[in-house]
Amino acid sequence: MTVSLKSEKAEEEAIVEKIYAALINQRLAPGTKLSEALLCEAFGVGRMRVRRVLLLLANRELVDLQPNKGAFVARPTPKQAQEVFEARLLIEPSLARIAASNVKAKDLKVLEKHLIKESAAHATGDRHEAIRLSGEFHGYLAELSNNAVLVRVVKDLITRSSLIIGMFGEKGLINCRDDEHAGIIQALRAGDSPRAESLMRHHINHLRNNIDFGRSRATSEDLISVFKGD
Amino acid sequence: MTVSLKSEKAEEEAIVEKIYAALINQRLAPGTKLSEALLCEAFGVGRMRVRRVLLLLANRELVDLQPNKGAFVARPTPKQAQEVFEARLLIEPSLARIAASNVKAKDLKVLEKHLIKESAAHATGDRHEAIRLSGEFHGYLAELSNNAVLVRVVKDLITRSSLIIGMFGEKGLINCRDDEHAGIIQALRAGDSPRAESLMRHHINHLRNNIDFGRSRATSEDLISVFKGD
DNA sequence: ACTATGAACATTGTTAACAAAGTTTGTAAT
DNA sequence: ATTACAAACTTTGTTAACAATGTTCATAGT
Repeated sequence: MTVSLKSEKAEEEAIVEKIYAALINQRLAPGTKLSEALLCEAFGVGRMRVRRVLLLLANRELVDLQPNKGAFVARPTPKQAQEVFEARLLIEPSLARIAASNVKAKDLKVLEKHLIKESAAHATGDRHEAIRLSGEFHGYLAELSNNAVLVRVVKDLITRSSLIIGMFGEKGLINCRDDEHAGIIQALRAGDSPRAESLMRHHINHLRNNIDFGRSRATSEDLISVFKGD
Repeated sequence: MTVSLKSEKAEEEAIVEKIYAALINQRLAPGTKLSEALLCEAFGVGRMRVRRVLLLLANRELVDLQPNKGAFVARPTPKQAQEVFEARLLIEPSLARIAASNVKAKDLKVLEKHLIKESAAHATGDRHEAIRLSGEFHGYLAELSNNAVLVRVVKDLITRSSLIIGMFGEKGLINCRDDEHAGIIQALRAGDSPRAESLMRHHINHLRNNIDFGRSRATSEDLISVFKGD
C-alpha cells in the first residue's frame, strides 16, 4: 500500500498542492466549507493528516480556521486584497528585472510554449484555465530568480490572487492579457532588465485596476466533485 | 462567548512568538533539538499543542522536522542564507521608500527612541540584544507600509537572518551599524524616499557582506562530537 | 403561520493509550 | 580495549475513544 519510503510527509505536501491547485483553478470558491470528514474521504487519509494540512493552509491565509466551526476557504477582505496586490507590485517587477539577466534560452522556450497555451485558453474563452495559466506564468518568472524564498512568497501571493479574483471578480473580461505577458517575454529575450521591470509593474497595475474591490460575491461548491479525479 | 477557546488560540500563537523571540535572541542555536516533552514542560501545555506549534515553525523554515527523530532549530545552508539576504535586498529598500512617504511624527519618535536603545546595546557590547533590536528596527520599518502581507514576509526573513548569523557568524564585530539606521531615520524624517531606499539597499548589502557564507560555526551538535574524544 | 425551546445529531477539539522508530546501555567475543 | 550485537529505554507517530461545541429538526406555545 502507501506505507513505503514515500514518506507521509510528501503525501501531506501533495494534498496541500492539490488544494492549492483547486484554489488557483477556482474550483474551490471563497467561503466553501472544508469539512474534515469530506477531505478524509476525498484523499483517503486519516483525520490527523487532514487537520495538519488545514493548519498549514490556514498559516498561509488560504483557509480560515474557525474554532469549533471548521475550516473555510478564506474570504479575503478588500483591505487584504489590496495588500496582496501592493506586495506583488513591490516584488514582481524587481523579480522581472532579475529574471531578465538570469534567463536562458531554454527558459525562453518554456515561456513561449506557455504563452501559446495562454492564448489558446483566451481564444476558447476558458476563463478558469486562463487564470490558472496566468498564475503559472508569474510562477515561472519567479523561478527564474533561482531563489526559493522569493518563489515561495510569490506563489502564495498568486494563490491568494486567485481567491481575490474569485471574491471580487473583475471589471473587464480579461485577467492577465496575454499580450502583456508576450511583451515581458520579449523584454526578457532582449535582456532588457529595465523594460522587463517596467512592463511587469504596468501589468500588475492593470491586474489590480481590473478588480472591483468594492463588493464581494461568494459562492459555494460541492467538495466531493471537486477532488473526484484525485 | 467562550473565553477558553480564545485564550487557547492566543496561547498557541504566544508560544510561537516566544520561540520566535528565542531564535532572534539566539538563545536557541541552530541545530538545537526541540523535544516535545521539553517544550510541554516549558510552556505547560499538552503534546498536541506543541506539535502544532512545531509544524507551524517548520512551515516557516525555522525548524527542521525530521521524521521519527524530532524537531531541530533549522540550520540554514549557505545557499538558503544567500537567498534570504537576496530577498531582503529586493524587498526592504522598496519598503523603506514607501515608509518615507507614510511615516508620521509619532513613528519617528518611536524609531528614535529605539535607536537610543540600539546605541546603548552596542556601547555595552551586548551582542544578542543588539541583534534583537536591529531586527526590531527592520520590523518597525516594515510596519510603516501598513501592509500585513509584507510585514509578515519581512519578519520571517529577519528571524531567519538571526539563525543565519548564528550559523555563519560575522566577519566584523558589528551586525547592524546603528549609524546606518540613524541615516535611514534621517531620510525618513526628510521624506526623502529615494535616499531612504538607497540607504537601505546599502545597509543590507553591508549586512550581507559581513557574513561569512563559507563555513558554518560550531553548534551544540558539533560540540558534542568535539568532546567525544575526552 | 411563526418563533422559541430543547433534544437529537453531527462536527470539531482533546486526551490517552498504543505502535513504531530511534537511542542508549550493557554484555560478550575478538 | 574495541567492536558487535541485543535488550531496555526514550521519543516520536498514529489511532481511537471521549468531551465539547455547533447545527438541525421537531415540537409546542402564542
